[in-house]
Amino acid sequence: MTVTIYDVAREANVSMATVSRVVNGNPNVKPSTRKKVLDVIERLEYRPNAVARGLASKKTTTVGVIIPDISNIFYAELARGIEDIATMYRYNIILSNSDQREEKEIQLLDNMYGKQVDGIVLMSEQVTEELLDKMGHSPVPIVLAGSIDQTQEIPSVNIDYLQAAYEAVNRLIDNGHKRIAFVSGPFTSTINREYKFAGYKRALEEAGIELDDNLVIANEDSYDSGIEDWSELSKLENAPTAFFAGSDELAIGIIHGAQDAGKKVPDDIEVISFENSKLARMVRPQLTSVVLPLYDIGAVSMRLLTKFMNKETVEDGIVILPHRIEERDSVK
Amino acid sequence: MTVTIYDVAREANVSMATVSRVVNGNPNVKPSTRKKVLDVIERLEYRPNAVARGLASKKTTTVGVIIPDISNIFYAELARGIEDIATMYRYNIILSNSDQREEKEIQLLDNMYGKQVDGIVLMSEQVTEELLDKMGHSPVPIVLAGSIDQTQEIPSVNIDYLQAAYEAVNRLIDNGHKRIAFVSGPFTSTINREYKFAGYKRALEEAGIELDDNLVIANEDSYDSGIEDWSELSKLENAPTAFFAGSDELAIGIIHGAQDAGKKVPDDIEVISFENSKLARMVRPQLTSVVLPLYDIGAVSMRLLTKFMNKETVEDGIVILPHRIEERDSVK
DNA sequence: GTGAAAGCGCTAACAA
DNA sequence: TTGTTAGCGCTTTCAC
Repeated sequence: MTVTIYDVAREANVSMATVSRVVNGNPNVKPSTRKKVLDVIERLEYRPNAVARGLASKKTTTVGVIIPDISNIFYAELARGIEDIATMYRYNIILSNSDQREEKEIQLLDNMYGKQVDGIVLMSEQVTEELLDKMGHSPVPIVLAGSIDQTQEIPSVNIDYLQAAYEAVNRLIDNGHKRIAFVSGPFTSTINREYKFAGYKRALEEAGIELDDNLVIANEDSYDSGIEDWSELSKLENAPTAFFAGSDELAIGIIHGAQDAGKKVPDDIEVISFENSKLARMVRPQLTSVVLPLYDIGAVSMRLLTKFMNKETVEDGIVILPHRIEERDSVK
Repeated sequence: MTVTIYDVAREANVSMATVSRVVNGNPNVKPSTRKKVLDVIERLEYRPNAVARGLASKKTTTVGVIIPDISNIFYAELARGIEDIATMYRYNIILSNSDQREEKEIQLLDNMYGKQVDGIVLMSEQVTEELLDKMGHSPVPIVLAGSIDQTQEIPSVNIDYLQAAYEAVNRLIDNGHKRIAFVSGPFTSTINREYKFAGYKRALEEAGIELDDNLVIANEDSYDSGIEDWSELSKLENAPTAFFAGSDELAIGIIHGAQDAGKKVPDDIEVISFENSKLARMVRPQLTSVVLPLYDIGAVSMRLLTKFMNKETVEDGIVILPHRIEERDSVK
């Protein structure tokens, strides 16, 4: 039924080894026999069996990608960066959703080890002890994309979230605000809790503004949550005049909440976001936002992984990409 | 180094065959030996090699997913549905982006055949002759998700786009509009050209409204395009008073274009969308929209594929899911 | 209920 | 430059 390397060898009057050589581009083949083999391959429509190849060579040219949720625009963008570079280096991607559950992450790692992937790109908002341990025993290289392992044991690609948050909040402080809220996604996320929040605190501290716990809300990371958070915050006796939002959805929720209550942005309140997805331009006013280069983070992660898979020596496995603030209209 | 089935067999004093049986849940194993084997498996941390298994059994428990662009929220939602059901049936997904290029789609099909996937879910806005031909010669079952093959040769999962468009436009006609624009994504997409447009035409025709070519624009499917399209349409001497948008981004672009020009929605113009992504609630006014159940389309596609992979007999390979219109505030 | 043995389709020494 | 020959780790008859 299916044509194998053996069929090609027979038809071309050469050995399997020779066919294997031409298929794999090995230069040690006389041009005339190469041509002969190539002709037979075309005639028979021979297509190498990657599974057999994987078993024999112990390399599958596929990498595993563990992602919290591919339907989340944030992660989808990361995934695209990963896939593009994977394709460039001739790898396929096995993609699985973890829903951010440690148990699922670990099970997926095992599953991927079983599938003999050559490497893994993992995204997780919370790299737990147990997950770290599992990764430490991985038979293949792993790179974290847009995810923080505070022990720095696992290679990773990120931006300097703390510094970026610091700059964002300063942008607000520079406009004279004293009552600045931090509306964040859940603090179970290491990045939210240990970096963005820390940047927020540092900025306030340096400006001599006392931290007010009432002004920080770490709820869900969603549009609805942004609306709720605004509602809650606006009821404060000493309500905030500026908002540092942890994501675009949160920022838009805040803006719509405020607008629905008759407030003007940025005249009455100012909002700075942290993400800069395509959503940032799809609101009025458009969002001033920290640019999180998700595609690049994904792409660089995959590139880094190819180096590890090639056993190249990597100078620094912890890479920090540059960030910047895109000025639009939600901040004066 | 790695522990194989042979190691387990030796340690447990049984044959490879027996280990294989317990690993695969074959009932023909005495409970006591099953336990003995299971213990050794645990002690040695044995993990079956899926590649070897695939070679021997000719089944890889992985399915290929060919998608135009995973970073597109539309397709990401579809992909999530696919992946969830795949996981439920113990399949892994190999995900590749085609960027909607026929050449890439065909190359990806070949690549996936080579990887010995057990089945394929394909998404494509335009199922060409050549692609159809390639799929016709597929060694494994293929299902189209949210994609139309007009020859109906390939199983597929969709909604009744024509009817849905028809209903959407009637929603506008019922409000008294005579000048109704159709702002669409590219007409290279079969669904846009042959179904949504046809539904639009039918509704107008039945209402005795003459089709005005100036009122249909099939540009890019993006927010910016929506803004541009509004701008162009609003300059007409006899400008439209209502808009049927092919997607949420387009609808939001139209609304923002109009609002930036001082128009009120839905007082001055009304807009109905076709998608109902999470974006639909993230504008003011929120979008009235045809509900395109993307997640379900993905899920049902994968479920259908599992049936084919199991060689179950399927009554009807062309499945049409129900749709409805979600009423919100962009239409009175 | 269990084992022996023959592949699955290919790569990679090693020889020639 | 080319061929021979072991495997890679597992499933699957077929016997017993």
